[in-house]
Amino acid sequence: MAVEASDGPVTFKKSSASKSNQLHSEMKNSDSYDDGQSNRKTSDVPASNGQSSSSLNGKASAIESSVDISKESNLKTYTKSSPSANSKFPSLGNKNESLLEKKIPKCDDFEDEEDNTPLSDIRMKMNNDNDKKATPNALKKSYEDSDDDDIPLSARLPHNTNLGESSSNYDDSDKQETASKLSVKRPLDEIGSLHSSGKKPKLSDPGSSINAKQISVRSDAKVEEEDDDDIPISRKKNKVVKLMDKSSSSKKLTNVAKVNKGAAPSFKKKEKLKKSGNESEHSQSTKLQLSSGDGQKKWTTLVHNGIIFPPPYKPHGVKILYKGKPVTLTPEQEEVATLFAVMRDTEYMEKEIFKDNFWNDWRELLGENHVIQNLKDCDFTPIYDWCQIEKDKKKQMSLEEKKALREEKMKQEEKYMWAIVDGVKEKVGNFRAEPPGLFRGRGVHPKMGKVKRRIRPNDVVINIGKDAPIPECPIPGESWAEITHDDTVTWLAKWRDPIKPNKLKMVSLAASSSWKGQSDKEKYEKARMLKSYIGNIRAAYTKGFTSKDITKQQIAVATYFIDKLALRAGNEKDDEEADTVGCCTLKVENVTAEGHNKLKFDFLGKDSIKYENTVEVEPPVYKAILKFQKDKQPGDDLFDKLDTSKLNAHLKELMPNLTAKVFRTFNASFTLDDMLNKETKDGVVAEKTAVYQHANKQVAIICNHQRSVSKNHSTQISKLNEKIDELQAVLKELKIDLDRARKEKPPLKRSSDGKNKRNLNPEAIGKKIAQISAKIEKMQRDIHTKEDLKTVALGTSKINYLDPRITVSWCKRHEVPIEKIYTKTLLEKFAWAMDVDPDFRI
DNA sequence: CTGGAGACTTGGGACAATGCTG
DNA sequence: CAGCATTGTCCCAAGTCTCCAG
Repeated sequence: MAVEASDGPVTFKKSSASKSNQLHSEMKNSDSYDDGQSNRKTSDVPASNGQSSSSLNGKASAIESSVDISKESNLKTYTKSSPSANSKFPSLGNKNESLLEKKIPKCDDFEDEEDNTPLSDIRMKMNNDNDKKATPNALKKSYEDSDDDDIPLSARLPHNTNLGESSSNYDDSDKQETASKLSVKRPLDEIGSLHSSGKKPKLSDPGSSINAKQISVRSDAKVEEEDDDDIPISRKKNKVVKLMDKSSSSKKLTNVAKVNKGAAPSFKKKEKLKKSGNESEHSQSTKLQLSSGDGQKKWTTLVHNGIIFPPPYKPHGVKILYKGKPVTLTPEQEEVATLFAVMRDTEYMEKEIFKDNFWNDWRELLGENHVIQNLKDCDFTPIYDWCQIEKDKKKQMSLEEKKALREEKMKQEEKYMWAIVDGVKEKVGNFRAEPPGLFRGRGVHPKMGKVKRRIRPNDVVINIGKDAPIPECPIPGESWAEITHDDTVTWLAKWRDPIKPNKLKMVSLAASSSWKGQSDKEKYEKARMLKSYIGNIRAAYTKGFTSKDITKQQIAVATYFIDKLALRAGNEKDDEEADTVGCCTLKVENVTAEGHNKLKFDFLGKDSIKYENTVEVEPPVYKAILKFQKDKQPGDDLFDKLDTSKLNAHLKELMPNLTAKVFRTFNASFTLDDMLNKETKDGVVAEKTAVYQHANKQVAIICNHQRSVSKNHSTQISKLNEKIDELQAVLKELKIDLDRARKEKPPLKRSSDGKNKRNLNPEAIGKKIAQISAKIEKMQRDIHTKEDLKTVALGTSKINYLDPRITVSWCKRHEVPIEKIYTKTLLEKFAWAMDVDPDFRI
């Protein structure tokens, strides 16, 4: 059911020459684009993090105020920052700067442009399962540059899955209606409070008496030297808050948090700040720098406690049977046997490679002359049963016991959970060494079943500040492999993966940390930047489709696929891994020409997830593919002149720092932004979140984020259906009662049990009917979405691809509490995005 | 220019916590 | 208020991309 390709996706109106300037202004426009809403800005939207602008004192406040100053004087900040912006990244620095100017011209801008946009270009082509509702009126293109350029092609070309899409035309009407709404304050505020109060309890960190000292020293220094310029604000903010927590001001902070939670009095202040200063977001993104550039210093002081190891193996003494006879094993042998035993009812047991690999490794442990000579004659049932019993025991434990156990664990781990980076306490991501296990690769993995041996301190390299105390090795008598003080990297510890010795496992900070937040933000800024380059990029590759130079031609087609289908780059892989492909590694047989310019893609991508999609492509692309396939055998590379480094090198010529993966981010975030703005209607929160979910789903489909259907999916569906039937019967009866009640007759006896019902008045019955109808409707919706989403995983895109600022600003505009969209951890992860301006657009 | 090492992001599924309902 | 479904987190595998030596 491939959909016809949106006609000439690449109709470029603008000469590609004048490029970047233009692009910039376009981008600016897009920022403020939200017609007629500018006044909104003045009114509301607190600086989100209840933290940032609230009570301040002491040193912390000094830092904070420097932040605020930059907020207030946008212009100053901008001029200051743009020249200093990383030269590799020319436009990012000032991208937002003209917010003030921009506002005005923009309307005309796009009105002009819309005229010369061919409708055919605008048309969004996705056939839709069920919601064709999008209103196709005002065929107005809402984006600054009316060329289709900004529409990710993938948005126009759906997968041929049953999950269609909606909306036909670019339609401004939604925007207008949204414009009338004022943004919400409450939810954001809650976040703020959530944060400040959330972190507080943990501060009593044990393992850092030294640390405390360092922190305060550091914070003093900060106040004086910190020149705002080399530290992203997002990060600074964190600092402020956290430092405050530590200091005496923490009490005050908590109070504020509390207040915030209630009504929202603390807003007053923020609003004022906003008014005079305006858009903290902008000053913030002005600061953006590419700190990820390597070889660069990432920290000055780094303190942490290393990592924790799983407890040593406790032998259980249960014997396996070999040819029916019990065999005694050494603890080491038994441990591995147990790892195998517990896999009994997984599908791995049917895989020969798995068993072979396991046997090879286990046999080595058993030794040449062991009684056990093959796996076939081994019966692991006794161990399996023993494990089941242990599991049950655990389950049976009382609540208190479980709690005690958990607390015990917490106590042991607490000190590993935190690191102090440049005086700021940050959560550590994975501070636990991976326990031994059997390697479970995905897909057909040549190494599945191999024994992943235990990691010991001796495998682990610790990276830590020069002046920081070296973490004590948690296993007595052993020691770390090495201590380094490398301030150009962000990992705290690393070791070699025993399964793939040339792969490293690294311990770094959690997703909520400022390091991660910072690079996350950079990632999205890059995607935004692509928005203004995409027109030229598309023009360039369209030209390349017919290039005589075969390498150039392949680059063009590959880029087209990456843009249009959001394919991954596709690095080379060796034979020791599952056989999967990405764009550059597509094999001849992965793409089939089906006539009428339709190409069928069928391959295993990352994690051996199947990608199946049939799309209509540009005729020259179709021809090119036929040409690339000519004289090749299945198994040969489709793009034989290409690899990811060549591709990325080429992309970098088109836009600074552009790489293949940016297209996925761009596609995803753009689609979200676009759909949210087109489809959000007035209504209750649940309806709006459904719109969000729908957009989220489209993105997941574009990115091919799948999940396996839960095993009881069908049971659950039929259960719901049953319930609906029941309710419908009740409804029917109620309607009869209503009729009778109106005629002042008593209700009939209840059909189910024949008992009398209460004699209710018509209003009451009417109310009941409404209630039940609503319930039925809800259940029907539930069934629908469940069915709809049974194979689609929404989480991945939410976590990795959707610019949280789009989400947050949408929530603000539509009074949707952010908690409806983000879980607690995601709120933490996206803390850097919470004070975005409600007008933010990608 | 190439291949491998290293650093960091993205991915699905297992499992634990939480929520809901009879 | 137990028992189960749902949701949220953790785990660790599998990608991308950069850098550097030869």
